[in-house]
Amino acid sequence: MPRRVRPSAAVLPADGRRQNLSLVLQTLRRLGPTSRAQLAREVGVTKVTMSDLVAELVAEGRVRDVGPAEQAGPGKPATLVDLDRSGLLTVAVDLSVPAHLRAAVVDITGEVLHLEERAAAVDVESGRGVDPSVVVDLVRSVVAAAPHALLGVGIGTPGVVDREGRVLTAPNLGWTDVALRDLVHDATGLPVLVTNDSDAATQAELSSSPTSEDMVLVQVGRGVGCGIVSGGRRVVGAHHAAGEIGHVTVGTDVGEPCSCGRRGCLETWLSVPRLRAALDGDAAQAREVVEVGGQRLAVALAPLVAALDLSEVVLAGPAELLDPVVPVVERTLAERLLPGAGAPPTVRLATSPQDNVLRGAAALVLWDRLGVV
Amino acid sequence: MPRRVRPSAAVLPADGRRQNLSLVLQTLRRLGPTSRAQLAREVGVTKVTMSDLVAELVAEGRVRDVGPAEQAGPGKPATLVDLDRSGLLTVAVDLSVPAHLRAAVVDITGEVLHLEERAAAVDVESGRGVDPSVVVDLVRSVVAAAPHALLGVGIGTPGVVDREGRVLTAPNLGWTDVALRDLVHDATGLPVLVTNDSDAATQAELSSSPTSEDMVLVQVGRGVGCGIVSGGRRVVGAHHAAGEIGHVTVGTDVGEPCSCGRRGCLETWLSVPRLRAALDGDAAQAREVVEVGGQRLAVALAPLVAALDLSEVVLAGPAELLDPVVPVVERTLAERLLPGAGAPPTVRLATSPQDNVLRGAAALVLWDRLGVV
DNA sequence: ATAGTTAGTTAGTAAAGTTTACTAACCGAC
DNA sequence: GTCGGTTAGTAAACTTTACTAACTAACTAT
Repeated sequence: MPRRVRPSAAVLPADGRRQNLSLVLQTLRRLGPTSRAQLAREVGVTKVTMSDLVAELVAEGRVRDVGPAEQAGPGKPATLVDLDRSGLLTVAVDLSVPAHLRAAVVDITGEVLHLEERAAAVDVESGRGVDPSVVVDLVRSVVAAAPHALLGVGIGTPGVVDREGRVLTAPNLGWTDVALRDLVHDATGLPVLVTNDSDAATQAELSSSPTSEDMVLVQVGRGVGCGIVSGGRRVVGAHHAAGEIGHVTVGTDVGEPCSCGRRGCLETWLSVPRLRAALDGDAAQAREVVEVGGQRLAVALAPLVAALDLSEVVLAGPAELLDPVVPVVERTLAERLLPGAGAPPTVRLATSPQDNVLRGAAALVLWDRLGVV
Repeated sequence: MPRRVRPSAAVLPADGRRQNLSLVLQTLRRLGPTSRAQLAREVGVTKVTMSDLVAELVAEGRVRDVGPAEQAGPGKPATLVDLDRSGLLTVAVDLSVPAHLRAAVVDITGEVLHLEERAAAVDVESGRGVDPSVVVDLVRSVVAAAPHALLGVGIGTPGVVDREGRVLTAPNLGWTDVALRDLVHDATGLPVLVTNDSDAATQAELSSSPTSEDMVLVQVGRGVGCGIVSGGRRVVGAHHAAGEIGHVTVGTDVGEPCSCGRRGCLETWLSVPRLRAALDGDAAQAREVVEVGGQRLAVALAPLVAALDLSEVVLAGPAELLDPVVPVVERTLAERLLPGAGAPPTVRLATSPQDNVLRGAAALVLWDRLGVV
């Protein structure tokens, strides 16, 4: 089953070693404190090699001995090793809400150790966007507050981000072509990874429930975006613009006009402002808005779910607004998909929308630097 | 950028070696006859290592010395090596049309060396499907005709195929839960790979134009199926049922009844029988059918193209029928997608629908056995 | 002729993992 | 209490893989 098309680089023994070290960290993350012998069985190397790998990770301060296990059977009791949280810190940044730019020190379990916030505003009349130096200052301040050495900085930002960490367009921040990665790297000296905020949220969901190898996470806010995981990998797309479904026309009737100048875009059917306004009105009208919004979302998702054979649809956003949407999406999807082809997808809310962009940004750094998910 | 979620196996030095051998074969396929020194530069290993890798491939009969190059500069003239076509033969099988079950010996360039065909029929009344032994006999006959040892057998079949090469459901063949891989393996002793025929066609397209790293190939026949390539990888889906878009409801109006019992499925708007029937009628009606079919296809594809940020949409099937559909799909997609987000996808016919299932099935074997695309 | 350049081989080394054989530490049964 | 069986972890020797260094071969340009 083809995994790669473009010829890639040769695999040297040292590359294999790095991969195996990553595998140990991943396995520890999955199992918690574990003995060397158990790790060897899980990863598929001999006990000897595992002792060597663990020794290297201990020397790097990424893993530490946590003492003997209370043995439960015959044989010598194991001495457990575990991830050394203090050696695996990252700084994560969430720029998705300009009025609440946030940055935090996050450990490998996703726990937020230190959080700071800055307010910024986009002046629509003058066309002046958020000053990137506000972000740089915020990051610098949080980096200074970290109790130990950092692995790197992960940033989730609205807009389209290219491979070099430049934010090409981010209307919410008033940014065009901002070389965010280089700016933050120059200020901190740390490795920096910049991603779209929906993608970061998707990564967070993926990290917290790694069984979802084929899913779509729909982020509902002022607009609608999504992140897709297929075969356990985040989809990035030909122009790094995957997930931009807010302005796809939905339905074969004529819809309401959209800010983009066309009609019937997904965002005109479903968005947080629209849901919130409806809930302030009378109950019947609110139900109608939820019904129509959920239906249209499902109409857009159905071809995606069928074509990619997705098993899960996850909605992320304000839980109190999206909760009633879930059953509508579930029902409409079932109506529009062939019952035979695979199980129908489960539809649910994101496990913890709290800080999901922050946690996803941190997870990306862990992946990039350690191969850990 | 996450590439894997599930912990996978450790990478032993021998695994790296295998990968590097594959890389040599891929590079030779890309460049044609090449010197060891040049290969070393392309792959990224030293000349010494490359000489060793090539020697191993020569010993296996996969690569051969083709003599000195006519030198074009200073220095010792190179001795070129190339793929040994006679050592890289596969048997490919196309079961997509029961009346023309086909199998062929295919070399690494995709050239068909020996082709055989059998007719089979599905008796709808009695419910009896195609006897699998017809397929087994066909394969056995073609295997016997191969001039050299074979790498394996690749089979493209309609229906949903699981990881173990069982055809779970294939209405066209009247099959339910046929262990095709094991049947053919037991008859030939060769490694056997079974895939959905749309996926095989997609693989063929991918092999012949490997620049398409993010595309969808829509196969239009009696029904509609598709194969998706995202980030250079074929999408398989949670239940190995990716690409089954024929019975997705398209549009928010009510459509015509479908054989599946519901209304408005994509297949009711677009299919070869429908196009063919329309072309036999008067011109205005034919235009209408092409227009509506293309529009509905684009309506279904738009969310897919936006969400995955696809750069290419490829239509496969009878060229004379699909040619007029291309501009309709292109126009409708452009209308339904935000102009800003990435370039609009190009829409085109498959490069060579001729034998594309056969060539794709062969490519799958090459990939599986050699890591060559 | 001679210097420079490129292809390919031989010899020896470093890294990564394996097998084999060991010690340490525990359980359970007689 | 001691012996057999079992599991954890380590030590030493060996295999595989790819590397560097140094060479020969064969050609071009001056």
